[in-house]
Amino acid sequence: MAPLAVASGPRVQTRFAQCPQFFPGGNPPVVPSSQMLRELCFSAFAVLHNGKAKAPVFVAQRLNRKMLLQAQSVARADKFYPEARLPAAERAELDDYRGSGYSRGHMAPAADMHTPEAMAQSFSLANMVPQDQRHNGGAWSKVEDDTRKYVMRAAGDVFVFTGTVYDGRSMTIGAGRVAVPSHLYKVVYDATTGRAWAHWQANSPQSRAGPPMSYEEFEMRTGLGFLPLR
DNA sequence: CGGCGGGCAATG
DNA sequence: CATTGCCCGCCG
Repeated sequence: MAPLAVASGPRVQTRFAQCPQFFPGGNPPVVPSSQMLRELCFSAFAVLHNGKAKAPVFVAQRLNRKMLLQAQSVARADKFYPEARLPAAERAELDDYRGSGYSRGHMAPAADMHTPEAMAQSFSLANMVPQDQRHNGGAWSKVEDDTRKYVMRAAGDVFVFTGTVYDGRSMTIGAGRVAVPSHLYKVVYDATTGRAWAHWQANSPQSRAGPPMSYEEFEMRTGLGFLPLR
């Protein structure tokens, strides 16, 4: 079943004044309001972080063919680290994931990173969620790969938003109680053609690759406004 | 089948 | 702490 819709209720306009380049037209999204939201800019992506979940709400990227060609020569870093810019009470620690049975799942994938600095930063736990291991290496990996393949054939910039959905059962891992999302999504927006779609998968070993949903349906389900109204 | 991309854990 | 080897799923 579809998670609880959160399209109604108070909203907040995000800013991302230090890294507008990750958003279409330089305009970051309107999101459902929440406690402990913090904006983090990295060299190749931006994170809206939820300090209660200790995980991202979404991670935004701007990609193109040139960047992904460059990324092919950047070695995977594999050095996970807690995000020091976040207050200790709001951030995940390595020990929260260790032995949890869940993998540290990238939102902005390591394989997208086009510089060594971006690669290293992608291993911040601010870019991670507790993810089912089979989902991460299976159906979700295919979503990431399909998105890279699309970008490689696109004429120009493609904006990608990857994030979390919680169904209210509030599963957590570790002493820090890092929230386990029930679903993950990835919105893809081709700024050249104006087309947009969304992948939507349960964070579970049974997830299988399927056709993406329309961006309109994604907005209705989540209340997240990533794209300019059309 | 090998290679790649998503990870993990044991070893010094 | 870094290095190394390993597992899994998917694709060509």
